[in-house]
Amino acid sequence: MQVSMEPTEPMSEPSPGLVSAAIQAITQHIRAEGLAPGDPLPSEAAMTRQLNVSRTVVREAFRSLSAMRLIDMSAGRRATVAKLDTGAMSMVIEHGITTQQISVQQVYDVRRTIEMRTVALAALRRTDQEAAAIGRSARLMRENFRNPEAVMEHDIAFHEAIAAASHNPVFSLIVTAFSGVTRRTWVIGWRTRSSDEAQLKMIKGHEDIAEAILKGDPRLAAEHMAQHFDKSVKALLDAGIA
Amino acid sequence: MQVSMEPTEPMSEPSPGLVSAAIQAITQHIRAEGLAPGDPLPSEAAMTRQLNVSRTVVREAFRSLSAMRLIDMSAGRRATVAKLDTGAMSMVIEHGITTQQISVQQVYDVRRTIEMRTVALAALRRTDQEAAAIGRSARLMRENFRNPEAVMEHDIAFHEAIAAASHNPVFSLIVTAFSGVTRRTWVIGWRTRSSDEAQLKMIKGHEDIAEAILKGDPRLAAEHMAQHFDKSVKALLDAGIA
DNA sequence: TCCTTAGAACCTGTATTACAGGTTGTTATA
DNA sequence: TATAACAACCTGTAATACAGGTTCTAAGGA
Repeated sequence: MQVSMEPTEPMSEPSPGLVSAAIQAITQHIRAEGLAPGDPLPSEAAMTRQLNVSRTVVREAFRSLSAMRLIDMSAGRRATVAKLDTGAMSMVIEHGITTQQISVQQVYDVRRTIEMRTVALAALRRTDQEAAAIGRSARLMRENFRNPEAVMEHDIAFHEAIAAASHNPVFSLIVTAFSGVTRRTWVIGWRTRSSDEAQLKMIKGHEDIAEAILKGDPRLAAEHMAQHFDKSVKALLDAGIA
Repeated sequence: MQVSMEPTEPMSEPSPGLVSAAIQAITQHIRAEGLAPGDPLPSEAAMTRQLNVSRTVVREAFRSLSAMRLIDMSAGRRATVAKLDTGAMSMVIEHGITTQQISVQQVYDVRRTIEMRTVALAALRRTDQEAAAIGRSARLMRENFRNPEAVMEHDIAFHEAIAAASHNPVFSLIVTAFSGVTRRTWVIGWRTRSSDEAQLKMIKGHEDIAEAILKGDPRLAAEHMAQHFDKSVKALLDAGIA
């Protein structure tokens, strides 16, 4: 099957390597066929024949796309086009953090920038259901106030819910991608708020945001969000996080 | 070598599949060893022994990380930890666009939000060298004014240079990730500016931004950037881009 | 002694074969 | 007609083989 030592396609070696070429062929197929999430892709065997490479190469290509969550794979079934997912972005951000190419503070600056916008959009566009979900997360933060782990998860859900209410999936994608970083640093900020009073004040900040969204006041919502982030960054800096 | 049908590690099968486990083991290794960009990773053979799986599995794991640009691979050499790269993010965004899960307009809204910040930061933090690079891109747009392709590339370089001058690599990462989308839609916006006058006006907008950055005026810079995006979005809408 | 060079050792890239197990559609039987 | 068994196809993982690139070392020559 690997007779051809002469390139059957003399043009356009896209990047060194058959696997890269296969990845490109697959994404190209999705584009050309106009596939939507859930639609099935060709089988590995079919791709093997079409590209005239070994199954190994095709598998590594499929697996790579699966790792980026561009496609879904499962045993016995064809691979399918995946719904938008934050998996790859999260990994890139985490990689940047763990290799110290980006700092936590830089992430918070980006979050502040983006979430000042998502909160304003949410105030303008949120459905009643979305406003309720945002309020519920804030309420659950207060109710679980003695359980930091729970507060954190509701905090993260709060911000993701706001991003969802912005009705722009790109914002959701980015905000959700940062959640992993938040999980690793959140506790630090919580601990610097040593008194019950300081911690409840932080929760109150979330309730203010939720209320502004409910009222549909984008300017007020953005203001509260900005204050929230300023305090969070200050807490991280106080704890010595660069 | 594959004797174990009983799980040697009874706990924490992270997700169904040996490959996912291998990916996690590699990223875990990077974290645990505190590896920096350029540092070498274990060879495939070493990983094969350590995880007690076949080389196939290890290879697919390495390849997946390579596809996300978290590691660099090349024949004969060990894989190394990669510098922060926009590859994976670009692919996610492009996937969202081609499968119509996100719209071009939504991307522009995100870009506007982010770049109003990067331009303000650039005005505050830019080095003289960075200010010069930004100005140069604007100038090259005007000089190549009859060659749309060239204008586009300098336009993209302009925005990436501003992001770089913000001195926050996360902003750079995101802005650069959007460049692919820009390349696919830029011409549409250019065409709606049918007259020379309208096209030169758009270039003038870039020069205004560059000047504000040079002067170190973040408010003015952000204002010009906002106007630029408002006009660009209007141009896309006039052309019927949802 | 120092530089050059040939080669060994190790590494990745790709192909091939094999088999286990999941999924799906079809057919035969109750 | 409904159900159950089966065949065909698919992916998951393993093992092996070989080609070609990289690196280090040691032998040989200046």
